[in-house]
Amino acid sequence: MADETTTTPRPLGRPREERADRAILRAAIELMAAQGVRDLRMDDVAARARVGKATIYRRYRSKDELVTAAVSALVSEITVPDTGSTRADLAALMQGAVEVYSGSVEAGVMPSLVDAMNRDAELARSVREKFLTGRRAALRAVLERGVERGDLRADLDLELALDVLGGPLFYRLLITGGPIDRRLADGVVELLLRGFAPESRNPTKEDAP
Amino acid sequence: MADETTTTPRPLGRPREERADRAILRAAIELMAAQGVRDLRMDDVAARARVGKATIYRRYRSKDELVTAAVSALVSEITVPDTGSTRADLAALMQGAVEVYSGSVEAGVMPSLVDAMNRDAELARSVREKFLTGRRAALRAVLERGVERGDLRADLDLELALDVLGGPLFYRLLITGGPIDRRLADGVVELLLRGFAPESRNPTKEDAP
DNA sequence: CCCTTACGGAACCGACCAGTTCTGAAAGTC
DNA sequence: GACTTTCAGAACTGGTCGGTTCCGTAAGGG
Repeated sequence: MADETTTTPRPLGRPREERADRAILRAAIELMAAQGVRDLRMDDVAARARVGKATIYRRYRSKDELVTAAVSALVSEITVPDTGSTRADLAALMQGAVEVYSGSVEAGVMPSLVDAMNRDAELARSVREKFLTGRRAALRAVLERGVERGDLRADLDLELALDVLGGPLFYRLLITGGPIDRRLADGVVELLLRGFAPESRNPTKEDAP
Repeated sequence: MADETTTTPRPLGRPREERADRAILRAAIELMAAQGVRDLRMDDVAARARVGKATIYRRYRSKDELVTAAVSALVSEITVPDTGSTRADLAALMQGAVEVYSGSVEAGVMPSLVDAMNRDAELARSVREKFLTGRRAALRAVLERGVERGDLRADLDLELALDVLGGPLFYRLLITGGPIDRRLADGVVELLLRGFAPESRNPTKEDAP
């Protein structure tokens, strides 16, 4: 502990300005949201961050590396809600997602990210980790608790349930252009609760062969 | 009518080879599916179609025009099924969608199309028209018939229902990479039928405040 | 004060690619 | 056979952009 070189590998010369660190990432994200990942130009990032291009390349070896770093900087902490009501917990998570993807940054980046993910498996992994894993884990926890509580049927397809919750939102964001609002969030939750409700007492199997 | 120049504006010189027409569109689509819309190179299209670049530019003024034409050539006729069962009709349409988007061409093109749509409103309109409108209209018809039949509640949110049917498929295709198979199609249909079933007789409103 | 590294800015290079133009030949009409 | 338009192929042009390098300067440690 007396020797700080073990914790800090002894930087030499002028230290890097962390102001530049932040400005670069911020500029990259904003430009990505505005013009897409592919049309992101390093010259533009440098100009908007008020930074020389060399300053960027001292931190990131390539444009791809910058893009990955900028995406990774878009972390949002997600906690599992626990209101006692499965409906309220699901609604809270879904409304959080609606807020994120009706905002400008994530909504703007996502379409071009979809394309970029398709030819960069590493980026795809990273994006899924940053944007999906947290919320899906939280939703999964809430769903499992709902099953234990008897609000949901025990044999529900968890993956399907997660995709039904998230799918319509991304569908509207990426394809149809439909509204991403509370009505969507609440409607999907309501549908899921009804559709995956436990067998009441009357199976109503009049549709069988 | 005696003058055929009204119907045919009298072509002069060597007529265009329609073999080239087809080869160009086919090559463009295949390359778009393989490398994405943005990485489509005109030289590659010409090479694969065994055609000179001038032959392409004689037909399409720009790369964008070629892309739009190639996408438009991906038409698939969709008819409204009528088996007498709402479940079977929905399942038929969904399985059709699964077949299309688990195939290679449409699945390969879609991710880069999402990106391209985002900055070319005209292309977006065209893509929605070609890929979405038909199937959504068919689904809407089946859903409305289901309401009339009493299989679905009368006050269901049609747009939401359509997005719940289509959303999970595109979500898996574009984001999660999850399987696009019959299980998905059937699961979504089943969920929708249960979730939008008419109020039976016992509203079970124990969740109200 | 000297060393090293970082800074913003600008100039530069090299690759890539859409789009154009030129070839010599082919395929139609009159 | 004169004329026109097409063909496949190749060469060329011009703009864009990732990445590198060099500048004069600033900011830290010894």
